[in-house]
Amino acid sequence: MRNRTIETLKEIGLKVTPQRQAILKLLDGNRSHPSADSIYRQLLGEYPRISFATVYNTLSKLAGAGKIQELDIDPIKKRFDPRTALHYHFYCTSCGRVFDVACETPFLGTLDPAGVKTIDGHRVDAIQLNFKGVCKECARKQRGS
Amino acid sequence: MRNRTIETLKEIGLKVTPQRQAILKLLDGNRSHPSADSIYRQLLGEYPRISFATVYNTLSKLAGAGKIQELDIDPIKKRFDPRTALHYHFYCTSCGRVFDVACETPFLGTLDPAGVKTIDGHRVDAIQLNFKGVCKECARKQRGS
DNA sequence: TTGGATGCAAAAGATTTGCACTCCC
DNA sequence: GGGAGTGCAAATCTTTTGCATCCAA
Repeated sequence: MRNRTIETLKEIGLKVTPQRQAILKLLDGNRSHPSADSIYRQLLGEYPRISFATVYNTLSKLAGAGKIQELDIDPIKKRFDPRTALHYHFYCTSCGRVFDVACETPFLGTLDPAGVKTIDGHRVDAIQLNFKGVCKECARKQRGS
Repeated sequence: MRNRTIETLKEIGLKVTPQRQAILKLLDGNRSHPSADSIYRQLLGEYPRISFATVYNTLSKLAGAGKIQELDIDPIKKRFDPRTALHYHFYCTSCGRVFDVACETPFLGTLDPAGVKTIDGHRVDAIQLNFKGVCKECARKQRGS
């Protein structure tokens, strides 16, 4: 495998363009759970003419193909996660950051997306377990102030 | 207790207005997980001059006081749920409806918001377990077409 | 009386769409 | 060459805000 981004795009039948490669490269290993806007702004440095539409369109297709995950956790915008393996998220209502939640946490063991096919007769395609609260850094700052 | 809506408003220190009572009355026992817009439109019949701002403001205060739950499950808008007891949700990506998920489902037993205080050192205020997919009715329609 | 609540309208954000031009296959 | 992809701008949709007026306490 020469270039993973090219492989990924070809796998899901998308044309390989510099913009799409840049989006995938930016997402690869990215643990910040960026929004489309944040991805767009980060790419502006390298691609001053890239458009919002391209970013949205690409993210949407990647998510549709299961190559990235679209998170419903931030109440004001979609967040994206390149990590597709089993894990969950914590959203800080103070700073807006999204953190991965360690899967070793006891009660998560019994919850496996791969094992749930239907629930109450409805076909399940995705499961999201979201925790919301105040992250430790924000909590420390608030105590200090 | 004469009127539950009045009690609820007084409990959280809000003035009792006809609009707020109407919002609470509409939510009481409502299992449709309505959006703010849908609540607003339903109230227009009874209160032709009610404003969006009033609906949003009231929903936000009720959610902040823990009297209703704000759901992050519909990717395009917030949904509200008057049911605050332990339960989870299924979102149909085809019709957009949100269904309650029966708590008896095996793997949910070990997951109790009341029992989780922190995770990875972050303070947890709320937990949402969301299932996404295609509901049985939409699945039937799609098979038939 | 008076501070909170309401209605209205405009603003702010996030996301989508239409379309002409571009360039990957 | 043809059709998918891109950039741009406008449109759409949801949510928030400012402010004058109103009304519950």
